[in-house]
Amino acid sequence: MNISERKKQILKSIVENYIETAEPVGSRAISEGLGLSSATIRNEMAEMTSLGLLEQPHTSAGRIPTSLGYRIYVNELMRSHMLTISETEEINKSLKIRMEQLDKAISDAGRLVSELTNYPAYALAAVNTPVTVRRFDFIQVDPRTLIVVLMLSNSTVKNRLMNLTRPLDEGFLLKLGAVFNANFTNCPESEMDSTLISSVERATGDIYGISASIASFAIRALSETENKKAFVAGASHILEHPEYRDWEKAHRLMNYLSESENVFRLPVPEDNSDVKILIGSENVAEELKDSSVVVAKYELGAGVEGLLGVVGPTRMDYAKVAASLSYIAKGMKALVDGKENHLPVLGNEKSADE
Amino acid sequence: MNISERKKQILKSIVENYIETAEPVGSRAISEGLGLSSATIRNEMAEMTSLGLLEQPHTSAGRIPTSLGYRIYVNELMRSHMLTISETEEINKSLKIRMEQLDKAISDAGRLVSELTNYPAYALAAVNTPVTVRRFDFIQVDPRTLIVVLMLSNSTVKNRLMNLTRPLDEGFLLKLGAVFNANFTNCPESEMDSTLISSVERATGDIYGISASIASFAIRALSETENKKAFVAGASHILEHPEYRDWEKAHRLMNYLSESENVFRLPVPEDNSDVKILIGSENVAEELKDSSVVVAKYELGAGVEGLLGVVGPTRMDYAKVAASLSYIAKGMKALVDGKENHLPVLGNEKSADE
DNA sequence: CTTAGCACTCTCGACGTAAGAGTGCTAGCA
DNA sequence: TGCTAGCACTCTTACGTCGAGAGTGCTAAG
Repeated sequence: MNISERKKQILKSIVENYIETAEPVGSRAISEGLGLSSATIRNEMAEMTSLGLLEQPHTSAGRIPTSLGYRIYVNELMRSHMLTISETEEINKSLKIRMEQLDKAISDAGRLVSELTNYPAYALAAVNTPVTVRRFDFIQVDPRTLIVVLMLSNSTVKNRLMNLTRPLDEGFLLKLGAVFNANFTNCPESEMDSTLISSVERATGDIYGISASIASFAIRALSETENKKAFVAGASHILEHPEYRDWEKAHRLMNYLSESENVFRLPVPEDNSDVKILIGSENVAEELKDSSVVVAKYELGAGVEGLLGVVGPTRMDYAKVAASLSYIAKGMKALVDGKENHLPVLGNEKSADE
Repeated sequence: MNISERKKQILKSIVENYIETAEPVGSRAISEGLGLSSATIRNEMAEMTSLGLLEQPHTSAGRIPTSLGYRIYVNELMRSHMLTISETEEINKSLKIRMEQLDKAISDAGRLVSELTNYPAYALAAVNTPVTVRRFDFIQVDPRTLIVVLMLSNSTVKNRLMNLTRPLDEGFLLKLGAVFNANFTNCPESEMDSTLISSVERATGDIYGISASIASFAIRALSETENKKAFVAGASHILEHPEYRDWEKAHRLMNYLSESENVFRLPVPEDNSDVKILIGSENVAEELKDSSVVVAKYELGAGVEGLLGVVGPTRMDYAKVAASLSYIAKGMKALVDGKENHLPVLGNEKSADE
């Protein structure tokens, strides 16, 4: 979109004023800041309205940005936000999560984002390489109790306690280990079918009826690991924003976010970009047409990558939200690399301002 | 509270009518149902208002029950609700959860309750016996990688992958196992202090610097297991109820529920009772003074017990909510006992009606 | 003790009005 | 030609009035 520099400055003032006050902004409100008379600004506003960058709730109200208006602001005018020292300190402190429990780490990251931005946040993780069992181990606790330990190809370990109906013979345990390690390791979930299982059952001469349980445990462990996980935090924050004071709007959005299938369908940043921003009508889901989504990608090594996002009104503090998300997403990566004391510091590298 | 049988019937009609319509109920509305003229009912209503069982939003409106009015309804008048066949089937189906992951089972139960009742639900679990490590095992994956497997006294198993800076000597692993099993088993978290750890470090002659990691892993595993867990599901349901159409009320309650410390402080049923109901002002927390809480206790064996509760407006369908909670709480117990096809069927055992 | 009747009170929605905000347009000025 | 002061116009919002409707409390009669 090619518009004059002056129009851009006016648009910028309108967007920032509107983000702050949540009220349609009139020509007078920004005339001083720009050193132009309100009449001049009115003329420009009228043109921008017909260009589709601004709209009026009604004839005698000020202007508010359209999705397109926000889009231009985000692409060309937004000055990248600088997190305060105390904010980065808070993030750094919170990020020192115990990473053993992947789920918890991810949901905590979501919570952190939500608290920081005061918008509902979501976090999701997916494993993008097929996972296999790398190794089976069996620990005999007592004659009728067995612990099955699986080491998976992504370096996670799963275990399960199993009870037997009759005392276990030691030789059987060795055979069980040999057969499972020979047949099931490096075998993706999809190939673990019933014929494989029954052939293993024969090979071990299983009189305890336990091979099938072990196999199904392995299958479940793999599918659990490969399954996507979604967490939503701070959904109630949307009630703080005037655009959701209407309970039906709030309810619709909260309902949408409480279904994890919907969360999985939220947008994904392009590979080359840091943060993706979808504004209002740019969203495909009907329920999000008057909300915006800001999302960042993070990696956790071991083939795990995921998204960290924020949902809020189109009148969102995009600069701050994008900065926070980007910082936290990078921080998660750094955490895994063990450099938790060297978190990146976001600067003005993306400034489009003078 | 000693009031005439007729007053009770009137109170019952008022409560049930109000639960259904959410509008103050006038004398005319219930006169036919009881075979009394509206004037008579008005007289009774006036007395019950001065007794504190009813109140009027304003002079010319109908009556609504006070907390005390609901209390009498719940204690003496409520007819225990019969779940429909399809409801019990839905519950039974949903309850066949994979119980391996305690957390998931509990949060799923909360979700189920919320879906069934259309109120926000919470689920929490606590281990009420001290947990210890019953057994340490070490699996060597490769010279520099080790899996530590802990079997805890409550029959859960925890594991952790550890990387070493130098290749592992086999004899060391055996010694490690011997020392840990001798010193740390049956030892509650509180006694695993630094002096014990350093004495173990000496005993193993640990040149890998790994004893401390194992010990701290064990400590964390115990504290994680003993820690209470809280889940809240379906918080957005409150927006469906007219008493929370005011966004500030809704926000206050949702905020309250999003803090897990608050959830832990919610009421606990007495030992002899099935379900505990706290109505409006009976709640201690300021944020719940105009809401009600219904809570049931469940047990999961292995010393795990927890609460399953519902939060909603005082105008709540107590009968149905109590029935659902009680059914599900019993169902969870039955599940663990392996009787998943013999879930209890709730009847009218608590009817106080004719 | 119950109930029909009635006057009274209070809420709620409709309506009209005035104030205020912001616009678009016109005309004058650099 | 571009900027701006001024003004008439439009639309929202708040406010007050008014009448309808709902429900009550009281009284008096059965």
